[in-house]
Amino acid sequence: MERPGDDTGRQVDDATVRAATRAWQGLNTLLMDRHNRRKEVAEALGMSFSRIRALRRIAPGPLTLRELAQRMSTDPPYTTVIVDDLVRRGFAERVPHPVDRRAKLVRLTAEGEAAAARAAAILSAPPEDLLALDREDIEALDRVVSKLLG
Amino acid sequence: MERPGDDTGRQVDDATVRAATRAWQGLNTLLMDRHNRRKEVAEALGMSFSRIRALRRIAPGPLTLRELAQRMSTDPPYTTVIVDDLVRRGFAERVPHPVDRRAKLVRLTAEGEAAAARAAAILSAPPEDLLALDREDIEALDRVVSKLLG
DNA sequence: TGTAATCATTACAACAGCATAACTAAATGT
DNA sequence: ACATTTAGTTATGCTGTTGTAATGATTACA
Repeated sequence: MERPGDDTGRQVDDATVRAATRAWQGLNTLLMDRHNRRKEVAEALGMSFSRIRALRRIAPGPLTLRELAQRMSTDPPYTTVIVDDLVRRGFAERVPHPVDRRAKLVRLTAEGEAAAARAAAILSAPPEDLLALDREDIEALDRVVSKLLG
Repeated sequence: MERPGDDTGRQVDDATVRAATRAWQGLNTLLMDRHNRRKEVAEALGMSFSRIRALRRIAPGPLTLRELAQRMSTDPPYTTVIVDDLVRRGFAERVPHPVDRRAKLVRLTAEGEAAAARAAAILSAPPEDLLALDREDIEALDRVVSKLLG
C-alpha cells in the first residue's frame, strides 16, 4: 500500500511527507496548545464544553436525541443528561416528533441560539497572529484548508 | 485599535478577515472533530489523555513538579496524583533536585520515553487526506504554519 | 536565630464524563 | 394479536478531574 505506484497512482516523496508531518504537528500545537479556547468559551457561557458542543450540534436544526447521540458519539443515557441540562438552562426544548411518537426532537430556544452564536463567535474568531500574516499567506491557508475539508 | 492606520500600520481588508475566519473555523473542524486522536492515543497507551499530556511535557527533560504543574495549568496536588500514576506505571521516576532539597525532579524512564515516542508518533502522523494533497499545497501549508509558530 | 515563604504531599470533597442495565412507550413485522 | 425492535428515560456506579485545607520538610530573609 505504501509502495511506488500504489492505488492512487501517485508517489509521495520523503520531503513532502516530512513537510506534512511538520505542518500537522504545528497545527496541533497551534490549535491544541496555543489557541485552545475551550476554557474561554466554557467560562463565557457558564457551562462545560460538552454542553457547548451539544449546543452547536443542535444549532443547525432540530434533531432527535438518537441523532444527537450519534453525532456526539455518546450513549443515549448521557445524551438525555446533556439535553436535560440544556433544557434546565432554557437553551433547548423537546418537541414531539412529527411522525414518530416514540422520538422527540431537540431544538434550541431563542436564548439557546444566542448562546450558540456567542460560542461560535469565540471559537471561530481567528487569533491575532493569524490576522497578522500577509494577505497571500492567509489566502493560501484558506485555500488549502478548504481542499482538506473536501 | 481597529481603525485604518493602527499600530501595525497595516489595514486588513474585509475579504482577508473573512478568509482568515473561514480558515480558522476549518482548522478547528479538521483538528477537533475530524481528526481528533485523543481517544486513539489514550486507548493505544492504556491511560487517560491527561497522563499522556504529562508524559509529553516531561519528555524534553527532567523538571520539578512545580514546573510541570505550571506547564499543564493544574494544581500541585493534582500534579502529584498524575506523577504518582506515571511512577506506578513505570513511566517516570522522582529524583532529588541537585540544589534544592525541597524540590524533586520528575524524569521519564526508558519505558516512559518509549511511551512518549509512541504517543508522539500517533499524534503527529498527518492524516490521509493531508498526504493526498498536491506537493505544492502541503508545502504552502507547512510554510504558513511555520510562520504562525515563529 | 527565628519568621515567613516555598516545594511537595496527604486527606478530603465535589463534580464532570460516561457506561451498563432495567424500564416504559410506541412502532414494526409476522 | 403477538413478538420484536426502536426511542427515550431512570437508576446506579465507576473513573477521572479538580479544588481546599492541613502537614512536613527545606530554604530564604529580616
